[in-house]
Amino acid sequence: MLEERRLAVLRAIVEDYVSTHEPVGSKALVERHNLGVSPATIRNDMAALEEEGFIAQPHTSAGRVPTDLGYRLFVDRLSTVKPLSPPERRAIHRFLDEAVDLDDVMSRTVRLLAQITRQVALVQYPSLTRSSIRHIDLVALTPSRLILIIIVDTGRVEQRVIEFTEPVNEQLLADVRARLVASLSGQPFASVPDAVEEFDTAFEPVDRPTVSAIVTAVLECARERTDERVVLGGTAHLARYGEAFPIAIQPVLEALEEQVVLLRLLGESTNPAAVTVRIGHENPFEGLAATSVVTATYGRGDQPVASLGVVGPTHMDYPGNIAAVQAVARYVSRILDEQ
Amino acid sequence: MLEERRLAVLRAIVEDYVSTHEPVGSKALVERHNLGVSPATIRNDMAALEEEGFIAQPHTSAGRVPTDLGYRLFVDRLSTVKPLSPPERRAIHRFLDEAVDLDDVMSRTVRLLAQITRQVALVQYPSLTRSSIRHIDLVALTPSRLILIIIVDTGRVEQRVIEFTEPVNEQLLADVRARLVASLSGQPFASVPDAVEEFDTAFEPVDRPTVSAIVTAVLECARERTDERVVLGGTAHLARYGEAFPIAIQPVLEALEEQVVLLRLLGESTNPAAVTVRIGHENPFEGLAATSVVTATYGRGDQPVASLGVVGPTHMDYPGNIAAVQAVARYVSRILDEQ
DNA sequence: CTTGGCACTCGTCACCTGTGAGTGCCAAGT
DNA sequence: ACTTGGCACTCACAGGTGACGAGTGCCAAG
Repeated sequence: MLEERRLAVLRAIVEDYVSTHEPVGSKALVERHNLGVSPATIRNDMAALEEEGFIAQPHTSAGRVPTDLGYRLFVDRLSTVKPLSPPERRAIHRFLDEAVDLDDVMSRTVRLLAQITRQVALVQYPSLTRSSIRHIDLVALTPSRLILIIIVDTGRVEQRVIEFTEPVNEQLLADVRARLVASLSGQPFASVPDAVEEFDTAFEPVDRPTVSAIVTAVLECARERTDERVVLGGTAHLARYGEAFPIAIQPVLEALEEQVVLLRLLGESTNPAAVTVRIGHENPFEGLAATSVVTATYGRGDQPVASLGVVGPTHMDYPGNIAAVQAVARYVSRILDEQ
Repeated sequence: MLEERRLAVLRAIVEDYVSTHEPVGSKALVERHNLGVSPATIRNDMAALEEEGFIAQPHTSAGRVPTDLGYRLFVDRLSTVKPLSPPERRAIHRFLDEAVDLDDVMSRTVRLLAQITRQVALVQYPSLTRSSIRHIDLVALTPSRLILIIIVDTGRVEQRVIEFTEPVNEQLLADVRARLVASLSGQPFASVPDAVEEFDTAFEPVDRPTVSAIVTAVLECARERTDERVVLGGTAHLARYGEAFPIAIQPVLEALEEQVVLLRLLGESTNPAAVTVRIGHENPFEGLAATSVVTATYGRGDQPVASLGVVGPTHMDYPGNIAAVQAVARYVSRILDEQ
């Protein structure tokens, strides 16, 4: 009973603060939400909540503001799902269905997510580690310069240039190509190292240096590039907070320019299906201490292949953003399934 | 003589304003640059310059600030080239030489340019219209789902998924592939439409719908995607201007999110080799009215293939940025030449 | 054409003050 | 045992004032 009202107060504080961006006081709280008690009572509850670390006051005698811990409690126990409106769902449908290829899906997704959440959106390309090779190709750009192309079942295409000091024999090239296709098509990326082991023993000793250079390139593709690509959109939303809101945007923009940061943010969505929310200081980066990150995985069938999500100020609309991220992740999964 | 001093005054104003970001007054001007005259004289010159529209005062009794027109004059006639320091040149070298493929060159270039100019950097992928096809490939993802891959002489790889309602005959696929390679390899992109005209007449009537679907995809690649890709970096520098400098960053970020805008900014570098500077309102976009854009083309040999540049506040260091953009464009050209 | 002098403008800053939102605490009420 | 009204207290903020000073335009003399 007592405990319950306190939680209601916390919820009310979070909701008010999110919508007004101003510290919320006891009186205003009673007026706006019809809690059936007086401001004085609320004040007692607030004191208790502050004691426990869920809210704080920016300065003596201002209203209260939720702390990271407060948002955490709100997200975990107090927020109710806020389903998307039918028009929003339809917009998602319509917009994503028009995509013609994977690049298009990714760029449409990021724009869509940024638009409906009005936050910065992140979308990771399907991870190679969780994919299989569909086809592999080797093309000569010049006699001594090859380009290696790997097509993955998600539709992603990887490429890498391989340079030689001497021209490469065309017949050899065709041979290597054929053997690569034979031994790698359909293989999951994870088993590439095993599949190409001893690969060069099938060739004449003179050709082995060339062959192993190619194999090395394949391995590097499989190793280095694994999750490399993330697309970003909606950064303009960061500047929306008129002049110096709790959020300084420069460190955020800096953090978002680092692929490593983006990958880490997206990579830690542990449980598939569920949405992961990282609030304020829970983020592993200094520059993102005033932001929250909402992510979800998408995939083919039950297999998660990558993540997407949004980044915004800690005082974001969690229910709305969670719903949006989840919905978009589901639609993207569906599109991948169709392929 | 008279005219000459006025220009010197304008140059001094631009230089001071760029370095301090504060309106510059007659007294300070005389102190910092050793013009051999008194403040009063300078004031007369300033009045004249203001009359002609090269400078303006933010409010009565504050110093003067250059107008867009003033910067224009400065760039066209008053600025001296500021060559990069040898360490900077070496850094460019070292950094770009490590690139392994085109994607890598592009992303390294944008990071490099952003870092040395401390501005937002833009780099356009080699334009397809100005390139030739090196190789073309057609791979079945599933029996009814093909992926078309076009490799361009600059190392750029384009892809597009083609979907059929019915499975496609493998033999036919191989046939189409061979003919595409035969008729398109080495062709400049511009001549693709001619080269594929009547392409389907060589096939059995039953196969023609399939064949023309593929041809359509090739054409679409050639048409739509022509210049599509631009990479962007260093947006964090926009936020560097501590709180509300003449520049509101939201419209700028919004503009920079539009591919159309980026392409237009980069696409209008008319004369190759030279650097193009667009100042403030000279930009064709509302949101960029407080920014200047410095661009240059890069290419293979004498053939320009695309552009790169930086975007920053109008009070940028023009000589420095021009030198940097030009140097980077040259190095990128050189790298493309080597390939 | 240049220069020193001078009156004038006006933004900035420091300081002050009143106001009001918001708090914590306490004693009385249920 | 919780709730409530009352009350004193704190403190950010807005508005007003005045000193200051940077900078200007104009003018008469050099």
